Amino acid sequence: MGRAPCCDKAKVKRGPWSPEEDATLRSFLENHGTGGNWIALPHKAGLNRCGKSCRLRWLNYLRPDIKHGGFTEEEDNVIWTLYSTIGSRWSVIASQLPGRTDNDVKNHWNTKLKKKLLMAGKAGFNHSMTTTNNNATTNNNNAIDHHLSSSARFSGLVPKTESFDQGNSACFDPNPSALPHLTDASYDRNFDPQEPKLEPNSQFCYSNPVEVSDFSANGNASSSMSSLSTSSPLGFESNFASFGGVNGGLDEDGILMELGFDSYNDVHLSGFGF
DNA sequence: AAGGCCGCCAACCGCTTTCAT
DNA sequence: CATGAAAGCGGTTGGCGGCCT
Repeated sequence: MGRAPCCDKAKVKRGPWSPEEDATLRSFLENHGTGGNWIALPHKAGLNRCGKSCRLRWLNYLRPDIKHGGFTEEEDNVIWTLYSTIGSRWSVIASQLPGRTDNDVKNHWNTKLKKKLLMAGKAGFNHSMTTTNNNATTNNNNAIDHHLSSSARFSGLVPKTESFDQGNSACFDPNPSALPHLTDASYDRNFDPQEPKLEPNSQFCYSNPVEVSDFSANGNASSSMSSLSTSSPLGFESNFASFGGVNGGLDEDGILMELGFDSYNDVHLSGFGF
């Protein structure tokens, strides 16, 4: 049995917001705040809307710090890098982009970035990282390949030559020509969306590597060692990298199939170069 | 000019998580 | 600790506008 609806849909207005409704909601929130209860807010504000609808309208459109307009290339790169690492956790990704909402980011990904990825795939970029990645100048390409998290492989993140799999940290240099360097996003369940922000020219590093499952062609975890940490700042909550579909991450039956790859093993990507 | 198609994005839906009692 | 309500979140839908034929 499903839960009761938050409001009587037959009695509340739905669909696009009018300028008058926007003004009413904005005025009420600026003067009174939410009062800690979105459900009761429309009644107090004199709006014939569902509380959830009011909340969404405020968060996604009316909030004064919302940034409207197109995404910059730098923002694209941040989205891409984080998506490839943590999957479709739009609120987390959005928290790293001041003025952007999760809905914005999600829409932008679905309408623009995913297509770029698709185009890149069709342009024939399924080159093995071991042959195309100039930064991975190691003598043991197979080991590097094996140790790279699937998400890192897919994303075009490339191992920083000397630091990868050495000591207790794993650092990735995003494609230097396209991707920004990311700082510790300090994400965990209590992640403060306001702090910290990604900074240019900082690095995206994991520390204290523990076992993170890799994914084989049949989708099973192969339990190979990875240098990604479950306590990674980006929140690998179970011993799985996001690629395997955990928390809505990329999965081989999803976007990879869209790209025309038969199995995950076919995918050794690098250098999207948005 | 008109109809169809497609992309974009605001809004909705419903599930999960968090919090108060 | 259990329960219910509210908030948070991500997937999906539908309408609008622009482009193409």
